[in-house]
Parts: sequence; structure tokens; C-alpha cells
Amino acid sequence: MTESPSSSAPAAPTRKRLTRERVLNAALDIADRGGLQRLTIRSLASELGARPMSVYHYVSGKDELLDALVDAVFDAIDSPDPDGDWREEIRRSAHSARAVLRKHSWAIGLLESRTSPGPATLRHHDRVLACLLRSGFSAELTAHAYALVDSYVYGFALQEASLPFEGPDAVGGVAEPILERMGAGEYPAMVEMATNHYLQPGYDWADEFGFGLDLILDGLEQRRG
Amino acid sequence: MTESPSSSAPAAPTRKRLTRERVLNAALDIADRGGLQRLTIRSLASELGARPMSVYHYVSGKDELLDALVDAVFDAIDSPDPDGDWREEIRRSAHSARAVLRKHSWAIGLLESRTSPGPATLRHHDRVLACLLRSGFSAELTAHAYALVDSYVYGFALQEASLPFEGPDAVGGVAEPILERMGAGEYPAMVEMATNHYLQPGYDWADEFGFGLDLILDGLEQRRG
DNA sequence: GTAGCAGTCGTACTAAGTACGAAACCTGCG
DNA sequence: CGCAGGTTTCGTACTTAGTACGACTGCTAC
Repeated sequence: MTESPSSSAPAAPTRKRLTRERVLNAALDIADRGGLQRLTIRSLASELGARPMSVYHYVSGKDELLDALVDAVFDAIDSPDPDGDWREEIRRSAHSARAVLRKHSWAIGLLESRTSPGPATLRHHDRVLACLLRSGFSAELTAHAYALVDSYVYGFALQEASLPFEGPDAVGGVAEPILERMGAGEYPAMVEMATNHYLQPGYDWADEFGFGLDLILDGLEQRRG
Repeated sequence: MTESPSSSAPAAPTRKRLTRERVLNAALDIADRGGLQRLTIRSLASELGARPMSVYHYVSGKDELLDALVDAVFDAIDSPDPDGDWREEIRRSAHSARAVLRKHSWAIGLLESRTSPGPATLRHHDRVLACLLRSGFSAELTAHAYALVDSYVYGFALQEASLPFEGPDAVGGVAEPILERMGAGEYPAMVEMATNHYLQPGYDWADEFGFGLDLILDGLEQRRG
């Protein structure tokens, strides 16, 4: 019954010393797998093979943990290169942000409540601004462009997260129940769009992202001084 | 010490019978005042002058409560009139949505996790689609426009909620501490923008909304068949 | 080896969601 | 007027989660 000293871990994954990095990565994993709801100090400790209170040596509380996670997500976004072509760089960065936010969709909901950006977040924003300024955008237009592109990216990610389906063909699976719920033509335009467009083979809502982004970039180009 | 039967409420606001409407309104109030965090079944009951378990006769649980709140927020948005001029109607509706989401900014974070839209939400979306379709937009362009405008509105609201300030002049109050935190020129472009633009008298970040919206509407108009 | 410190954790308190079933209330009917 | 049956309200209590406090452990430098 007594454990020999050489075998350390009885039932938990990855033993050893904790580090802030391991804590954050484990938290990322949990949130990615099961959403923010599954991420508790206790589940986190368990994932790390430790007891809840051990976590508090690496984060001061759950709030700081969430702040750190948001910053970690921003860190994964490919920032634009301030010396490249603005249009291509902003475009690339926006696509990257969208992909990252799709993977960590729980992070979007966090953005609303966190008002103290971390270093990675600040750095990303700085690079976006630098890219625009160096490309000859006026301060005013830079501010416009920045607000516009970011809003679009976040908003798209937000919609994507709240869609009840995933991928090109899964649409039918959840859309049809909704179709029925619409009853006797309460939402005719939605029905029309669903049958004529959304449910057509080959349609993938995810493709909408590029259209809007290009429209925005076109508009900015036209308005550039 | 004994209360006379005629005086009913001892220490709580608004007595009488509960209704689902009163429950939802109280929940709205609490969330508006103190954010989602303050909204608990217990605080809600207390606001209503009732005990926690009484609430469960009007909502099946906290999740359903949150779903209902999101739908209530959508209900407050001014939907476009499908028979009006598409550009003006979409514009008006977008401004309304932005105003509503600013007032209930906690709702934005909820959007990410709720995947079953309520009737008001569906109705709003239906009206947007109808407005575009009746104005001669193709199904394809309608889908594009819908995703684009909604993304922009949600995303703008999301950014607005996470800004650490409010209103035209409050900017300085919170931006300057951040300026210092930037240390020795770690974020030069942000500093440049802050000093040359954001902190200039008369600048109001909220005004950015119109620029982006008009750019988007211009772009859609150009691409209309 | 041992003082000292960083890291780990046991215990326990608090807040919050909510299951269960009883009490209070109201209504229409005899 | 009184009572049966449904409706509403709530008392109690269990569960999960965050985290304060201080003790224990084990490594490192002397």
C-alpha cells in the first residue's frame, strides 16, 4: 500500500515542478477542449497533477489567469510587418487573427470584460498602427482603419463562435431543426436565404470572411491620402 | 414586533406576484448596473424581494435566463424596415444596434456562448435579410452584406466595451497611465497615435463607428448588381 | 548538515446554482 | 361560506467553485 519513493505520480498526468507557462498552457488546453465553463482552478490543478492551491503560486487569482489567457491568444496572432505592403500585411494579420479566434473562441467573450491589455496585445496593436502609419496613412485615417478592421475581425469571430454549426456540410444538421421552429412562415427571408443559398451544396459560411475583408481594404485604399 | 397584516413588505422593494417579465427586467437592471458578475439568482431574487428558489418558476435555470436576456436585448434593437431604402434602413438599424449593445455591453460576451437564438433575434435577422433581398441584392450579396454588417456592429460594440474609458474627454484619464506603462518606447506607434490624435481635444473614439459603417455601405452599393 | 526560502498543499470558509418537497395562497365550485 | 386542487413561494440542504491561512516539504547554498 505504501508507495515506493521512486514512483512519484500516482494517478495524475505530468508531474514535476509547475511553471507559469505550464499553468497557462494547461488552462488554454482546458478552455479549448471544453470552453470557459470547464476551466476552473480545480480542473486546472487536476490537469497539472496538483492541488488547487498550488496554482496560486503562478497566478494571483482567476481574473489574472483570464487576463493572461487573453494575452496568450493575442500572442498567437501573426502581426503585420510594419515594413511590408500595408494591404497585404493587414490582410494576412486579419486572417491570422480570425483563425486564432476561431480556435480559441472562448477568448472572444472574455474581451468584453477585460479592460487591461497585456504586453502581447499592446504589441500587436502597435504593429498594426505602425504598419498603417508607415504606409502613409494620416493619423485620422489610421484611427479609422484600425477601428474598422479590428471591429470586423472580432465581430466575425464572434458570429462564427455563436453559429450552431461547424464546417461546410454540417450546416444542414442544425439549420433544419431551426427551419421547423420557424413555423408557418414567421421568418420568410431567412427561409428563402436558407433554401436558396445557405443550404446549397458548396456554400460555406466561413468563406464570407474574405469578401468583407477585401471590401474593407478596398474602401480604405480609396480613401487613402 | 409582529407585523400587521396590512403592511406587507418588510424590507424589500416591489412586492406582489412575480411575473416572467418582472424577473427579466430585474435581471436586465442588475446586469446594466454591475455587469454579468453581479447577476446571480440570489441577487435577482433579492432585487425582486423574493427568495432564490422563487425565480425558478419563471426561468428554468441560469442558462435559460441568459438566453432570454440576450433575446431581450435584440428586441430593443430597431430593425430595418424591409420596404424602406436599404441603405438608410441598414444604417439606422446598425446605429440602433450599436447603441443598444453599448448600453448592455455585458450582452456581447454572452453572444459567444449562446447558440440558440430567441424569437426577437430571429425576427431581427429576418428583417435585415428581407430588407436586402427586396432591394435587389442577390442571395449571394445578401449573405455577404449580412455577415459583414453584423460583424462590424458586433465587433465595434465589443471593442467599445473593452475600452478603458467612456466619452469624449475621459480618454486622458486612463490612457496616460498606459502611456507610462509603455516604458522606454516599447510601443512607439501607439504613443504617436495617442499624442497626435487620440488625446487631441475633440477626439471621440465613438465617432469612428460612422466612418466604418459608411465605408461598408459604400462598398456594398458599388458591388450591388 | 542545516538555515532559509520557494513551492506545495490540507483545511476550511464563502458564494452561488439548484434539487426536493412542504407551506402558503388563490380559485372556482358546491 | 368552506373546501379541493392547482399555483407560487420558499426552507433546507447538497454541490461546485474560488480562495485565505498557515503548515509541510524539499532543495540550495553555506
